[in-house]
Amino acid sequence: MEDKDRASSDPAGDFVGKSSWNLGVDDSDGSHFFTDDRERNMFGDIGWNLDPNRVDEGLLQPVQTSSIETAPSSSYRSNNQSVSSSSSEDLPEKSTVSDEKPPDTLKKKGQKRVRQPRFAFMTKSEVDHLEDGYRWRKYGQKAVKNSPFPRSYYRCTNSKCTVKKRVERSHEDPTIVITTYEGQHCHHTVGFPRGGIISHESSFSSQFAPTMPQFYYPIQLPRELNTCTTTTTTTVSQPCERRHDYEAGRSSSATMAAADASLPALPPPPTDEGLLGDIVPRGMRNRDERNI
DNA sequence: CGCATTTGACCTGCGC
DNA sequence: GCGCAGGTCAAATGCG
Repeated sequence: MEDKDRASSDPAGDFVGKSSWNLGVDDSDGSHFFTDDRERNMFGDIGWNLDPNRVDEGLLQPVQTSSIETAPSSSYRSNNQSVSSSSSEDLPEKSTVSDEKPPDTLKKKGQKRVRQPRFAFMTKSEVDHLEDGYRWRKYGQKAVKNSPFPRSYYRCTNSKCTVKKRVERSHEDPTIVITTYEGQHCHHTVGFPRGGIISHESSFSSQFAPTMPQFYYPIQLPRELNTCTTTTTTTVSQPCERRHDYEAGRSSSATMAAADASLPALPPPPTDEGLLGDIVPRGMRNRDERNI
């Protein structure tokens, strides 16, 4: 649809293989990358706590926007991972048949579909569906042009929650999973039957951000990196939800760690920091923690 | 039995 | 207007 990816060029592909890291936004839907503080603050507005300083340090690196503005579909660009999002509030709505549909999906015929902000994450994982603290129901799968890997569509199982996510693999690096979230959760994460509960109201997780089980970020940012395996990453493992796909998700953590076997073992995260501690670098959390 | 997944069909938007 | 591709629906199926 709208994002048709405008692209036909599979965003996943563009995501990987570029020369710089980024915290990007899927411009294909009318959004953009974070190129200045204002834009970075957008993440803060939705619960992310991205400190520009940290960006400068290389944790997250903005992408040059010039090409993005003209190449929407390639807005997903980064070598290994990127956090991208798109705000596409002005996009059309689809016609609908059900009044229970979320506002961003289908509406009455003739009405335009309004797209919600989208945020994409690149993760290195062998499983497509990564555990993120929420429960998802798969509602579709589609083959994507220019990619041998299908794209899966998930919806939050919470009936009142309109959040959706797309999961696809990068065709350039099959080990990379691109997860695109659309919308904001109107509830907190579900508990993890096998390992605790993620429900605290940190700004990170309570607003939109998934708790991103396997989100990994570069500690050092070699600009020339073209593959994930050369990147220093922090892998995060966490308990899974109850279904088999989550089981797979759990195993992927180990896989991911294995992929980075050359890296020094990471110390176990402090238990009192919960999942957030696993996922968000301290530098990124600080501001948020202070504000809590 | 309830819930999640699969999968083909359908709908919509966009480019030509 | 037509075709293509992405996105969604919904019936069928599977699993715990």
